[in-house]
Amino acid sequence: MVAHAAPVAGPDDDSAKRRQIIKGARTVFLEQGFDGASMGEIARSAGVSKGTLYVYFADKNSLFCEIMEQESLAQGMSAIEFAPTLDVETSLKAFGAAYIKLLCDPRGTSAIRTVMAIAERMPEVGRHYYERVIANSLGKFTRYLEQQVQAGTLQIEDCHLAASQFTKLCQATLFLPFIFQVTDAPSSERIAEVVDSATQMFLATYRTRPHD
Amino acid sequence: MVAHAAPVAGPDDDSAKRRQIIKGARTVFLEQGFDGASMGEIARSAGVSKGTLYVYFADKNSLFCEIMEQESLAQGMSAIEFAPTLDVETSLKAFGAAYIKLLCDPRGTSAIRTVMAIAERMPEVGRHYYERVIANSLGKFTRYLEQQVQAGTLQIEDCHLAASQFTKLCQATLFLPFIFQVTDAPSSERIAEVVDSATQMFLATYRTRPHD
Amino acid sequence: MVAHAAPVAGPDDDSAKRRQIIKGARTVFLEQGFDGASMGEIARSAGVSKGTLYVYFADKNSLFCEIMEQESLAQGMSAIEFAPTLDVETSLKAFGAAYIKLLCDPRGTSAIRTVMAIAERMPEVGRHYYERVIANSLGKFTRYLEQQVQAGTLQIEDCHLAASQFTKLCQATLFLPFIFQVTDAPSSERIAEVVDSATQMFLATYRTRPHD
Amino acid sequence: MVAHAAPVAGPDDDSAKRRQIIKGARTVFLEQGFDGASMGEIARSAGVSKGTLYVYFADKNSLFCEIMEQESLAQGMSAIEFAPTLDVETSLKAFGAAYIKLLCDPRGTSAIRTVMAIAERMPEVGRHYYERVIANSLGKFTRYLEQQVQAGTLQIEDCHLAASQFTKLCQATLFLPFIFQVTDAPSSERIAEVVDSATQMFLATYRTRPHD
DNA sequence: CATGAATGAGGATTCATTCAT
DNA sequence: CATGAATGAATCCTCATTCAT
Repeated sequence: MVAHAAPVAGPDDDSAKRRQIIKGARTVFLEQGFDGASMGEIARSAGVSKGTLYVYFADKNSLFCEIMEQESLAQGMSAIEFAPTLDVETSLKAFGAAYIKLLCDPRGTSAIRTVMAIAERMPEVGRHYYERVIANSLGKFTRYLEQQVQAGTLQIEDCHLAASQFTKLCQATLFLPFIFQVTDAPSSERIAEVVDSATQMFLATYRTRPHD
Repeated sequence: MVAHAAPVAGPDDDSAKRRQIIKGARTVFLEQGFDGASMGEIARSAGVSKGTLYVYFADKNSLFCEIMEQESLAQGMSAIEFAPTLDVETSLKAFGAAYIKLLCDPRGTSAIRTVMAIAERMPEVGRHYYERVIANSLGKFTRYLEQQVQAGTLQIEDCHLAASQFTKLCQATLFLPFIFQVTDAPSSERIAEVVDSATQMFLATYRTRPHD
Repeated sequence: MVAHAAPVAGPDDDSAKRRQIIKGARTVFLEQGFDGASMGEIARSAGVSKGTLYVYFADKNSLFCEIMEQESLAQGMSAIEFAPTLDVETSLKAFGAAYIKLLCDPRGTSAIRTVMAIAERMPEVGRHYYERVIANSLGKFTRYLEQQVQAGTLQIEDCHLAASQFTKLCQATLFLPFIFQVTDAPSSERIAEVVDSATQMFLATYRTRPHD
Repeated sequence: MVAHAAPVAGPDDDSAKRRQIIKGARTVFLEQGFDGASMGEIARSAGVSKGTLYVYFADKNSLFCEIMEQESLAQGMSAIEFAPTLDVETSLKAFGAAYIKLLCDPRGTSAIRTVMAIAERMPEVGRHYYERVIANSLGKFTRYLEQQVQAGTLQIEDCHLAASQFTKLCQATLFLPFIFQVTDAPSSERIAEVVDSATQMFLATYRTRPHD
């Protein structure tokens, strides 16, 4: 039944057709949301027939989940690294800027919006996304803060809270206007300003005081 | 649209029927999202016939937009008042807690999710919501901060940024897990903790120092 | 909500539209079978839109079951009466002829076929039909035989079996060729011949012998 | 249809592949009916690819017809033999029991239901089945009766009718409840009872009387 | 103005069939 | 010849919208 170590052309997890479908579906889903996207339009966008969609994915839900999974990986979030040799302030600023750049990337934002939208009806999708993307990057940052606490650079009781606070501070005036389509993605300069302010606030609270 | 100069309560902007429809539609839209809500269910929820819906609203979109408009008013956000006589710390804590309570209101998934969901396909709805609800409450808070700056209690360069920072700090670990369905709405205790921490951070940065 | 003792026009159990749909559906279902019939064709045959079908019936299944219910009543089976004053032989012949006429009516036969076809996948439909049509008419005949036994005219141990045997004998060479589309419905003469033979066989076995 | 005078076993009427397909298709068709069976499932059941199905059969209809043709042969009906040396009563009972067993075979809903189901839409299938299976086995039985008439054992005018009557009598209370899914397949004991009764009736009518 | 029956376009999904390999 | 990926027509069903009453 198995043909001479087949050259992988069928509905495998990584065939070209499958990738092609995912690409098309990604476009449509992120543009129109789950309900707004029709399988017909996805098929057209992917350049395959409607039937082919169902050769590779059981149904619309499965296809959507797959996209969102990939999205979470695609999100460079987890790629943000902390150089332990740099001083804290520089590290924070670098992280903050990178973080906001990712968050306000018009490509990724659609995903956030789409996931938020569907989270009520498909809670697993919401949870998955949160855990893979948000909790993951937050965890990395939390561990960095813990190292700094151990090193005596920072004085923090709840590092998870502190990490969360910093990322929130960096969003400040940037994220909501962007996600609600009021403004375009913020410029690097604007990001730098807000992140600087966030860093100051953060350090004003958590930097170890000389004789505290 | 109004026929024969009808003397009775017609499809005016404020007839009882209209309010009744809006109430029913609000429930359904916030519970199910835009696509999940059907005009039939809205009619049932409002206790009117499907046809009547179209007497008062041109189509589903219009009805939805109207709800979202009203949402800005309905949202108690703008109702949050700042008592100028209270000390800053108490005011901040009260505002922060009220703000998070509204944001993480478990009833109807909170309007914010519904709006975010549709913002891609109906950008004006997103914009409107941002401006009416978010910008509005933020503006109020900003003006309060400006008053405090003038009063010498706080030392802030960019009050809009500071206002934004505070609201973000209050969200910290609370909002995202909630909106992504990872946790239930936060308890009052948890809110108090996070808001306390936010207030400390805020004041550590912006409180006027004795000899600064 | 109730309008002045409404003149019954809506999706009631007996509106004209509903009857219209049933009529159209009946035609298509009996002609094409359950799977062969499409809701589109039923709508066309009934002269209504596809959507209207779903105003009156939850789904294809419900519509089909309704038809089959009606079919069982439509079947005059239960209308066959036994005149207790007539002699047994005449009664048997009359009943037998009427029974075969009904069984080999091109209109009713489609129903039998359609029900048999679907009985595997929708056993309730099969059961219902059997009980309403077959068991019902058989029961009536069984009771007639029991009366004759009590009257001393017939000598039967198992009247239900005997009743069944007689109806089967009447079918003899008539029913199967007809239901398998090999021949048209049998003529009255042919029916009379077969029913006569059946009656003779039946009486040869079950008629009370003078000194038995 | 045959390419390049293929030397190997091609789509002949009797290649192993062909038989394999028919076996798989038979299972699925008899289990699910014509419309319920999908070519995909048939391919799976036969252990071949969907494409191969079309190498051996023009389309679903052809495959189905072929199965039904074969069914006539597969059906052991024609295998029922009459031992001329046995006495009539024993022969009738043996034949009757075998006949009912075939008719009420619980495996695969019995072919008869499947054929009846499709007879409206595919009359030739119905006709074929009747002629090959029913008429055939009935013909054999008819000829047996004719032999007995010639031998003086039985006294029958219309042997075809008599044959038909006997098979019908044997069905009595057994067949319809089974085919309409009201009861399971009858037990051997129940079959024996009904067949005994049928035999008695048959002989009461057709056995040669000493001085008639 | 209020109704709700009727509509028909559109959605997700299935499946017989084809065809390049 | 055998395969199974690809197709697209067809299916059931939903729902926003209209309109006669």
